Amino acid sequence: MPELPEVEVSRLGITPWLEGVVVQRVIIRHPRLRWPIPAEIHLLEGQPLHKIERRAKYLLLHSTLGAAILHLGMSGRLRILPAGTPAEKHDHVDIELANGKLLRFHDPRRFGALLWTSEDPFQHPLLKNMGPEPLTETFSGDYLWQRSRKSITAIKPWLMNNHVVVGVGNIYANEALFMAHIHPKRSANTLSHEECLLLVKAVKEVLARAIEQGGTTLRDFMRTDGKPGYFVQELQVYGRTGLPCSVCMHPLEELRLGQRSSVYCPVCQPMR
DNA sequence: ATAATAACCTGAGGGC
DNA sequence: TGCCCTCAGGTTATTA
Repeated sequence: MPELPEVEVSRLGITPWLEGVVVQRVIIRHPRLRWPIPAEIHLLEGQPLHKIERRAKYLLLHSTLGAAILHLGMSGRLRILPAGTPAEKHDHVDIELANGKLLRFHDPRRFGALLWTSEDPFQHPLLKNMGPEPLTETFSGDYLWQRSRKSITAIKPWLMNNHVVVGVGNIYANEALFMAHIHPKRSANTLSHEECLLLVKAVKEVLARAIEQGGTTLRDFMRTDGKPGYFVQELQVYGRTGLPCSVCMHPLEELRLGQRSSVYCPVCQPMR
C-alpha cells in the first residue's frame, strides 16, 4: 500500500503523539509478519521515544536502548487510538503509551515488518545499501544520468529499485513517467540528460504534492487519524487504463513490467 | 555482477 | 451462493 508519501504522512501523524512519550507496554498479537517480531522489541517498555524518523519506506522509532524499525509492507496501516480500544482482525501490534494513547499496527497481508536494532539503524542490513532519498539534492538529474548509463532495464522497474532511489513505488513511478513524457518501457540507458532532469523533477514534484494531500487512498491506506489521503484525485494515469489522457485525450494504455501494471499515454509518452 | 521471477499473505472483485 | 482466477500501494530470496 504505502509508498514514500503515505509513510511520511504516517510519520507526521504519529510523531506528535510519540515523541518524548514513554512506552508502557508492547502487545504482540501476531508475531509473524514478514519476519518474526524479535523479543527485544519489549526493550521499548518503560523507555521514552525520543525521535521518530523515516528512511525510505521505513519508520524508525528511536528509544533509549535502541530503535524499532517498522515497515508497512503492502497493506500496513498505523493509527493513534485511545488506550483500551478493542482490537479487531489484523490488528497485530499495539504500542501502549503513557499519554493514554496507543499506536496500533494493522496489516492484513503481513508483508510489513517490525524489527529491533541496538545499533545505528542506518547500518542495519536492510537500510545500509539503499539509494538516496528522492526529496534531497543528492537525487539530481546528473545522478540519475550517471547511474542509468549502463543499465538496459526498463526505466520504470529501474526507477522503483531502492538501490537507485528509495520510496518510488508503482503509483508514483507511473505518475512521474507521465509527467516527464517518458515511456515506461524505455531502456534506462536511452534516456537523454534532459530527460533525466525532467524525470527527477517529476519524481520530486509528485511525491511532495502527494505528501501535501495526505497521500493516496485506494483501499487500505488511511492517515493515522482515520482520514483518507486526497492525492487519488490528482492521479493522471494510475488506475485510469482506457480513460482519456488528461493532456491529449487519447485513451491510456496498460502493460505489465516486472509483474506490475504500468499505465501510460502512448501519445504523450512515445517510445522514442 | 546483473536482471528477471517467485515468493511471502489476505481480501476484493469478476466471470461462470 | 460459490468456486476459481487475477489483481493489489513492497521487497527479499532464488534462479538464470
